[in-house]
Amino acid sequence: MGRSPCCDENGLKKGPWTPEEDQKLVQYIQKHGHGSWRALPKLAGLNRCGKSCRLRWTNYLRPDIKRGKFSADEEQTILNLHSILGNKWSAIATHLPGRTDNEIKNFWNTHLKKKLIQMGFDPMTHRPRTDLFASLPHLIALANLREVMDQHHPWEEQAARIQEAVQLARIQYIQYLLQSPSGSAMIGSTNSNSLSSITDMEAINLMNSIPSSKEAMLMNSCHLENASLGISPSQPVCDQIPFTPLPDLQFPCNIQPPMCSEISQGGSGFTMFCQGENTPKSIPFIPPTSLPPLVAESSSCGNPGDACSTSSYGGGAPPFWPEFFLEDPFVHEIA
DNA sequence: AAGGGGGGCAACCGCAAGACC
DNA sequence: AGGTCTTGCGGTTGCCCCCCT
Repeated sequence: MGRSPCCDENGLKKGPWTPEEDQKLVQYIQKHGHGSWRALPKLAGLNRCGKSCRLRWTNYLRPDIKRGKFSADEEQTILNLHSILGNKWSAIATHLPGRTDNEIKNFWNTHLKKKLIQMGFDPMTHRPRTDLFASLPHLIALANLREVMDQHHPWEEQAARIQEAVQLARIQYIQYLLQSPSGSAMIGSTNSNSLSSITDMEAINLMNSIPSSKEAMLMNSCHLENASLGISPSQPVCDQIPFTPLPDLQFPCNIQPPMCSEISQGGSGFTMFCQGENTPKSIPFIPPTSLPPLVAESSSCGNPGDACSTSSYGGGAPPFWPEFFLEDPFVHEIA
């Protein structure tokens, strides 16, 4: 396959297009069609390379281009398609009439990607970020290490902050267990050879165990000086922890494993977004009274690469387990 | 009011693959 | 069958505008 020499000719104009150039290009294409892009510039009287003309036409001058802000529907469509197709901008653009791949790519890079990251999602896998490196900023904010270093605070308060960080890591790990294909394979597995046999109900119990821990955490830590964390005193610290996913933005779950793929926490129970369903299922709160001992095969939970099988990307790093996390009794239950 | 920095977007670059000769 | 041409695509760059200090 030979490569196009394209714009290596000297003397051809580059950079922003002038209105006169736009007019020439539009008039020529309206009259003759674009034909061969390589021949077009000369025929249209433009001192540009054909590639530049093609880009200008397809990304800006084409009459059917819809400009302006992306609607919520379009945003949701992009999210859904990106979770399936990855960075196949042209394929995504075919589902959004009037939008160009370039426009969608820019919108993704400048808005959606950041939005996902802020919400604790991996923009490549569309899954909650399970690696603690990715969550580190949150954890640091929670633990507020600067405050830990402050001798004015008693040891108990410092311990409470660390406990918050551990709690968040637990939540994210459980989300990972429930949402990743390897986790889903683990959950509900009836394979007697596998050490990792967490049933659906056990998983739900596990999730339901969090609020009580969270409440305990609230009792432990919410009396701390919220102001020092830069958090409004009217809202509990823990409620401002970015717990994902947020209910106001449904993330693509139709391509995820056939378990309940999205779980959000709210009120007295959990809301689950299941495959092929747009409406959430409410699961009543089950008191975490009889949580069975959980044993997870270490190798099976350390393969989050499988968690992004629907994407063309490699996926996140394996969960990182710091010492304080492993030493926690809760972790020993599942690890 | 002015300057610096960051964000957003248009355009470019280079690779890949199909079409054509 | 192999080389060249053309087009499409994704990643990157650079400019411009706006906001903050």
